[in-house]
Amino acid sequence: MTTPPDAPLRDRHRTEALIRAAARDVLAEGGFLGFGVNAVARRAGCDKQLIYRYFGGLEGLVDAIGADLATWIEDSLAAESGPPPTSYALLAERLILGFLEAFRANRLVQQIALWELADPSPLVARLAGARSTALIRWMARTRGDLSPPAGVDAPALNALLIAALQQLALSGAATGVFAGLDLRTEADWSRVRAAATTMIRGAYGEFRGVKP
Amino acid sequence: MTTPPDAPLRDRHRTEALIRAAARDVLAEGGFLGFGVNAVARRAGCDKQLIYRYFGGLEGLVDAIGADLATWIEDSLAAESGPPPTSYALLAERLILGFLEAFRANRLVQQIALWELADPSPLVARLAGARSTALIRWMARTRGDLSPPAGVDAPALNALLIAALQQLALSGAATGVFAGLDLRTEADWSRVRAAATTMIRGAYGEFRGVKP
DNA sequence: CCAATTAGTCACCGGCCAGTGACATGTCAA
DNA sequence: TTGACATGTCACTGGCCGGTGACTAATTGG
Repeated sequence: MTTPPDAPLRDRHRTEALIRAAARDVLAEGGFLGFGVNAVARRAGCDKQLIYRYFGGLEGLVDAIGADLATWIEDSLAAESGPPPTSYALLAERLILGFLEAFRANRLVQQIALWELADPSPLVARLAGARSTALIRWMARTRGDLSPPAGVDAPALNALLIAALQQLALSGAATGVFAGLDLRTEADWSRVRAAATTMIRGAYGEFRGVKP
Repeated sequence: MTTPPDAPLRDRHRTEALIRAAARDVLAEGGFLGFGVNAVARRAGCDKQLIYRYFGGLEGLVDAIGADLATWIEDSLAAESGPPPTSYALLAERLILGFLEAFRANRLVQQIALWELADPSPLVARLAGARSTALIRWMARTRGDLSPPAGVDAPALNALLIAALQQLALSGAATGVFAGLDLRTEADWSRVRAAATTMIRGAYGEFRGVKP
């Protein structure tokens, strides 16, 4: 035999890709706790020195994840189709429920959001920025020339709904429970979707003024 | 002089109280990252050995915080008064906006919620349980004999709103920004409150069915 | 064939952490 | 007074971390 099965690769491109993939996996599976040079190197099966040589340390590695993230999200959400919505309420409904599914399915993005909440350092701020812009670009792409009804604060309403679903997804992944809902069951997720739909239609279906 | 100003107390009750207060402060100010035996002992100005002797280590200390937390929240929210609400919509409005103010003002509870999200270990699960039951008890206390309109899933709607406000409070404290909202300004918080009010009235003001 | 460069590994440093055993000192009762 | 106990402090271990210098080994260009 000429090459033992676990011989070093001696291929910088492949090794860099291995390290990036390992970093993504460690972060997605173990969270930002437990994310570090040692853990990534162990996962990638190489020496941590390579992380310093090829990425300049944790900082560069995190930036590399951020760079990958944009394309990753684009690909993951590309297959969004169907008949174009005919009203702003339907558009918001599709976007917000689509966000829920995408966010629930992507453990890595969840961990980045969590990291951002728990440790708002400039390092993770850039990573979170990549996540944010990727999602915003995706939402903007599905938008036609529909505009929200006059008199309602659509950005605030949408932010509220996105915040709610993000929080529920994070709680569901962490403890499975939030305010009496059992987010380990798909039944309660259906209740969540129905409640979100109720609110979207209630807010955008017609004008509802708020009297102080 | 007979007693130097920083002499040891030799008073177990006071020392325990000092340690508990230090633990609360460290957790509230520094987050669960940086929370540990060494940090608490430094903050309390005593040796960490006392934490092991009096509380049995981090676990017992966390339990002590949880025990304090219930009474702390009860006191902090006791002064909730005003005319009794005349409809479920108004009741929900008061409870949910009251939750927002209470949660925004209490850094310790925020950090516990965050800890629960990022590190769902059995230890912090008990602490989070104390937080959860305290808040639920508070919400139940303000309730009269009002019941939600028929045909709406009030628990899901309320959970959605609480989740939204909790997420916004956490994001506001961490980065100050969420989905285009600048949560460092009270102006945008007013928009958030208005949006929540819009949704509450839209959902509870009259029946709105969700057609599949 | 040989030297320079590149890919990869190893051993080590200092720092912070949780946890523990031994010690000093104050208090109180017999 | 003296001995037992409670209070508090110190010094240490072992482990994991991020980070770095020195090393080996394969490839490549001349």
